[in-house]
Amino acid sequence: MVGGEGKRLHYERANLKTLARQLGLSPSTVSRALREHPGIPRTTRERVAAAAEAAGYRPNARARSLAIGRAEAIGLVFPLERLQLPETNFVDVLAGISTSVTARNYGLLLSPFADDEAAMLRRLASTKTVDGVIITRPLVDDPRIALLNGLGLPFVVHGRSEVEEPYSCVDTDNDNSFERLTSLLLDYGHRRIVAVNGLERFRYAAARAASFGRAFARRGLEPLPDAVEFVSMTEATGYETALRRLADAQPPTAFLCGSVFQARGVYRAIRERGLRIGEDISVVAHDDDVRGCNAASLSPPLTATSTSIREAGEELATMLIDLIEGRLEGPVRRILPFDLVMRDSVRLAPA
Amino acid sequence: MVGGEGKRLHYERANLKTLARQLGLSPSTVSRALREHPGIPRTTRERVAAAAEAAGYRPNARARSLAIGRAEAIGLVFPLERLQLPETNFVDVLAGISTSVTARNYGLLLSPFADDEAAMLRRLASTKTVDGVIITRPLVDDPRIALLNGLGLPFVVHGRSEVEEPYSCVDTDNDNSFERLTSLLLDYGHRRIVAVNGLERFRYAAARAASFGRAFARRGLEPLPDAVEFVSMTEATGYETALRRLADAQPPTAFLCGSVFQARGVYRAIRERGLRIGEDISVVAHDDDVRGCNAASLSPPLTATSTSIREAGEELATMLIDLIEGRLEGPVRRILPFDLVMRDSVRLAPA
DNA sequence: CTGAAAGCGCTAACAT
DNA sequence: ATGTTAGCGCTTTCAG
Repeated sequence: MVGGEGKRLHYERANLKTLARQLGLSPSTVSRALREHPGIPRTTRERVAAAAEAAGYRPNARARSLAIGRAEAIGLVFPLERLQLPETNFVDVLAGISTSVTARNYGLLLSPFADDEAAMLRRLASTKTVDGVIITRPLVDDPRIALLNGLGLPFVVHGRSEVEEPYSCVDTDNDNSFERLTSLLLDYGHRRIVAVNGLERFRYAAARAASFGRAFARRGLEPLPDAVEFVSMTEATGYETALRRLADAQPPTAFLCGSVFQARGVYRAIRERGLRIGEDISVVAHDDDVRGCNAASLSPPLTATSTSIREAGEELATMLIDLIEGRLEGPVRRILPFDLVMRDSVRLAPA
Repeated sequence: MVGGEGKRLHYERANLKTLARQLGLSPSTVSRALREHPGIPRTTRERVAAAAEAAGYRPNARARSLAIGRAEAIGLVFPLERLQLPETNFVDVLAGISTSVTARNYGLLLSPFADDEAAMLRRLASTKTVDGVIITRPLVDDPRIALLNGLGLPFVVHGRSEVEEPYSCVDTDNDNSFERLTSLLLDYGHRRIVAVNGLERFRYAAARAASFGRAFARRGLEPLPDAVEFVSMTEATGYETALRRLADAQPPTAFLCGSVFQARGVYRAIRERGLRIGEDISVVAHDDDVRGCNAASLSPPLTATSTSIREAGEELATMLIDLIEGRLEGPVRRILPFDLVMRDSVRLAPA
């Protein structure tokens, strides 16, 4: 089972010392040649490169990390459940992060936690397994930011928080997108609008609720007293919420949804009540362009503000690595713009 | 922005040397106490533990790795696209792997590759960033297995291959599940059965095609000459395939699908042709119990063999870590059993 | 039971 | 242009 002629044996592992010996050079020269340091003549550099190639040599990452004081890896910290939910934009963010990390030749350490996120962050900081971390879904008042600043572990937040602490982040332009969507519905004459929003403790949901109110206020209008529903980002809650609100004495003429997941549920509820989307009830949403669940694929196609959550992921990793390598001076924040794409789910409000 | 009274400064980073100095002990004693080596009295062990706790000390993982020669991390190697596809069981496998890795206190390095998987494997082996890797979707004749054996990098395969090389793996019992499903349809009198299978180059699809034929052969029956369709695992191909086959001169009376994704498409095609699932055309499938897409959630509920792909993920990581730590002697293979769950998508064939 | 010392494989400051 | 040396922070013989 083991052995046999096909087996290549490694009598001498390719490391810097052996490689240097083969070349009749010192380890440091070889190291410098490989890293293309200035002051190494082309000839030796090429000779070294060829030998390394032939030997299949790559510097041992653990030794290199220890020597340079960096791991050349970043961590993504998240609750394990996010990988288990069918409806989440997490995987799309992850895809974006992966892309950038690969392009920059860094490692990506997945760091899921069962319940104690702070413990995970402390652990990553003290073990120095990674040079920095990405954290997600910030709360209005998020304690992780102060913690990470205190730990001295570089980090980037996907989203924003209202804390005083400095931090770098990448976020969608939530504030303006909800205001824009609300304005659109107001332009179309809608007044009884229900906003199916995310959970209030998350900053993005709080910001969206504020923008929603602002759009009304700008025109001297008042939203319904219970216009904003703070619920989770799923089809099921979109459905339940819409069904409940459609039974109101004065049912809404339009829904504004925080995600396409919710919008799907809202669509289903409207249909089930025998109403037509667009014709009878207008629907708009913010669209993260999640794989397999975007506004264009609904029927009728859903009018929505859209951003690519994948790009947010790419940007997060790029920013963090730039911060780590000192190419960027923190804190820096990047707010990704959105497009408002008109489709068929909005009509003028009934007179 | 920097500075201010809230800022905790680390005048002396907590490392083994400083911790030892504080305790009036040598680094080696502290190290041993922390690792609970025998021959350290309880009293000092507790004293050390308390001091470490207070200082928030954790051994630097890079230094420890270098010293012990292991990274205490594993890698998951996969094509980047798998994170971008809306229909994939990959995320569920990942969730399972994450669970085990976290439980075992290992790190999980995500190692997506753009096109050259062999290069990625070589790189992981030579840089020694991880102690072992998980590879997925093995081909009938998969070159990665010989490569990894040659590189001496421990690995576990999700699935099997037909190569002679030794390797450890975790797999669903594909062979028997397809045979069981085929037998079920034959019991119900179906003879014109179309198998909507995966792509032929993957071993699981080849094995399933063989099992399908075996079920017929066992009864002295012959499948349709073009009974097996080797197509990708998506709703769209399930739909196209079924639509095409339903237009045959002698259309099938039953479909056997490789995944619930495909089954969904088959359902849609049958409906579109004005036929009833179950009543007019029977459908069965293998169900990996992917988040948001399982057999029970279709309507009518789909009769299927089922296994938890998440459990496969857990098993993969556990096995790899056991192999790395020498708790397990490779090669070892674990074939996960399945349940055949009868639901409403199968009826007796028309006489 | 504890300490001193060597070494994991690399990089970088300091020679020359 | 290259070599020598020290050191990253830990574990682990080997001594005592």
